[in-house]
Amino acid sequence: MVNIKDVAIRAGVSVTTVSRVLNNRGYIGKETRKKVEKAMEEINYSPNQIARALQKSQSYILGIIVPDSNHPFFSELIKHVEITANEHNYKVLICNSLDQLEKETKYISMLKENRVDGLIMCSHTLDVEEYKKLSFPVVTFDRIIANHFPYVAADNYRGGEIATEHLIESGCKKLLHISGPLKLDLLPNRRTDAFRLTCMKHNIDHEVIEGTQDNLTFDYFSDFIESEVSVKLTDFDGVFCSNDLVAYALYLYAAKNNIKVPEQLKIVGYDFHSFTRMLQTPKLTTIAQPVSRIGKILSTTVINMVETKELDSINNSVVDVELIKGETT
Amino acid sequence: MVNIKDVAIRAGVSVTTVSRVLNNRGYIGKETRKKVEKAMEEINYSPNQIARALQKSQSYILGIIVPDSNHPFFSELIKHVEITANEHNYKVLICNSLDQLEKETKYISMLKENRVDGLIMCSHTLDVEEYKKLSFPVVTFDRIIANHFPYVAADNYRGGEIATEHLIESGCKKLLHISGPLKLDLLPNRRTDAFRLTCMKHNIDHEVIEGTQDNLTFDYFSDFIESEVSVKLTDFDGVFCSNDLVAYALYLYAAKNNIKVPEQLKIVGYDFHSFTRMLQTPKLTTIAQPVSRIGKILSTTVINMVETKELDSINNSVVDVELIKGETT
DNA sequence: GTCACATGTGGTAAGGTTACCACATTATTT
DNA sequence: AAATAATGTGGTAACCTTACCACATGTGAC
Repeated sequence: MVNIKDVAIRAGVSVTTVSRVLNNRGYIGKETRKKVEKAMEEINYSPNQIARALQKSQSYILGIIVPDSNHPFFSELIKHVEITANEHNYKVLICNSLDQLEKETKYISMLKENRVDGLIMCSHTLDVEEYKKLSFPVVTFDRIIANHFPYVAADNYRGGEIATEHLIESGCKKLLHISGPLKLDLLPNRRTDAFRLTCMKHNIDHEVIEGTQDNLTFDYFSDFIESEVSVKLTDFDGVFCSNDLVAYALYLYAAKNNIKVPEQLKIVGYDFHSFTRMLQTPKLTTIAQPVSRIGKILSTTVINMVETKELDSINNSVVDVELIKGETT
Repeated sequence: MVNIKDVAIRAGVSVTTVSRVLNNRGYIGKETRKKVEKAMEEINYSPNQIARALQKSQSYILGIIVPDSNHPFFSELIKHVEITANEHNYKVLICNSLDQLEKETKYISMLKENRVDGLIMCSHTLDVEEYKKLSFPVVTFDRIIANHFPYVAADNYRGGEIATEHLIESGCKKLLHISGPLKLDLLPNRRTDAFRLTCMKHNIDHEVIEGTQDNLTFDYFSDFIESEVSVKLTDFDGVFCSNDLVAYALYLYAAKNNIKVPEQLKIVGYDFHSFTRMLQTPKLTTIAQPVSRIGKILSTTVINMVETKELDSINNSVVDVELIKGETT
């Protein structure tokens, strides 16, 4: 592979001069610049970013850890993170933690060894302490790790509130909420808080079933509905689901068992990701998280921290959610 | 950031010795090893892969360029590529070309500058010549670039054949095929070849509508059906679509316009990616491309080329497709 | 004519790691 | 006892780039 020295020799100048042409820094004679550019062209020179990264202690690489890059929400998030990063000349390394603590740990040390400039954390199995040692900025999605780790999230409380109020306004009397796992203190738990409080405020009977584990696949949710939810279902006339896949699985279960939606049972989902947007039967009533905005903000936040060299920041972002009225309420 | 020298000083040995411990190479005394490991632990040392990459001229990074990482097919492909790469200690940089030639070009030079070890090419707007200059192995999905660039593909001809035969066996007399763009010589065009030949073999009237541009979003396909396909639709009783999103859009159009599927119109899709697998109404009849196998093979093929230092290879892989009988035929 | 400053160019250390050679000590073979 | 091999450790160039200092020439001001 040709290097800057080869260019220098060919152009009859020093490596310093070539470097100056490359980086457009300092004074360069017009003729010299031309000679150098011609030489670069002729020998098909391509600057070595690895050497640059070593020299500058900056890789222009971001890591993103997600539970499952094929999940429609994360898939879309990743796309927008990547596009925004690319606009700022950053690259993105994707990591699938598959919700395994061990994998998450391994990925983090891999990213550390590769001296990524920053990390976007969307998988939350690890203990908080693990992040504190990191020497690069970390931005999380939907989780508060500590005061100085900024997070980006859609307004989870408001989402839960809107969803619950919508069910109540639609005439539901006994509400069920199928939540995500509540062990860790994740921001989506606010949806559950909002569900409880809103029900109490309106004096509505309610219950919460906790999703034991976030496997995040449709098949898993389908089984979950069958095994954990179905027995209780007859008691309720409205269900607020933690995500659209659960809502869809629930809808299908209802359809199969002759429970009429929305007449007998109203269903509200959460996410409105690409799967839900494409899905036409039924059009789910759901809470839209503006995933493209979230992705964009995740990228710009972490890049901003990289460029200002601030490891800490309290620049949290909470974006608005929106009720999408479909046919299931 | 601490480096190998700091470890050496702390452990009271030379950097060479530390390097030997790190890489488990050569002779090391038992006591020395312990001292070094203890020192590494104490100062929280993390080897700098950037320096290693520079030294060894190997980055252990693969690039993957796709049209749209949020498309359900590519999203799933990427996941499996990443998981397999990770098993072999490689990392994956994702690039969304958005089917823009300019972006594809820019990504390629970015990957070149970052000295990726190999490239998995799933976006095909560029001219063949562009790839030939690259100094790292390239593996493509669904495209023959040149003899020495290996490709991985599902058996497109067979897929087209199965789909068409299935429609004929189901009693269709006039068949339509909505293809992808046929300009470039891509392997999916074999589906169209198969469609034509199979129809001719069975003496079946048929027609092909070429998808002008691969925007790959559901909304685009929906509009496309409305504007390009709808007028002709009454002439046909069976449609073979180039992908499931088109098939789904077509199904919805038919449903909306009181064309009964499958009684009046039979529809076969292509891909059986995660969207289609989750979709329950309708269960599409489609051709399954084993995307997890494809992803795995893409990764292992390119990694194998990296490790054997062979830039050329004729190790093409064609994997079997399968008819998934749904409710649309 | 001298000084200050702008312009243009070059040499080299440093960034963190490993490959390679060199050397010292101990163990084994003949 | 001498020769050879195995074991253990250290010094340093190289990978490619940029930052930094040094130097040379030209220009305008006083």
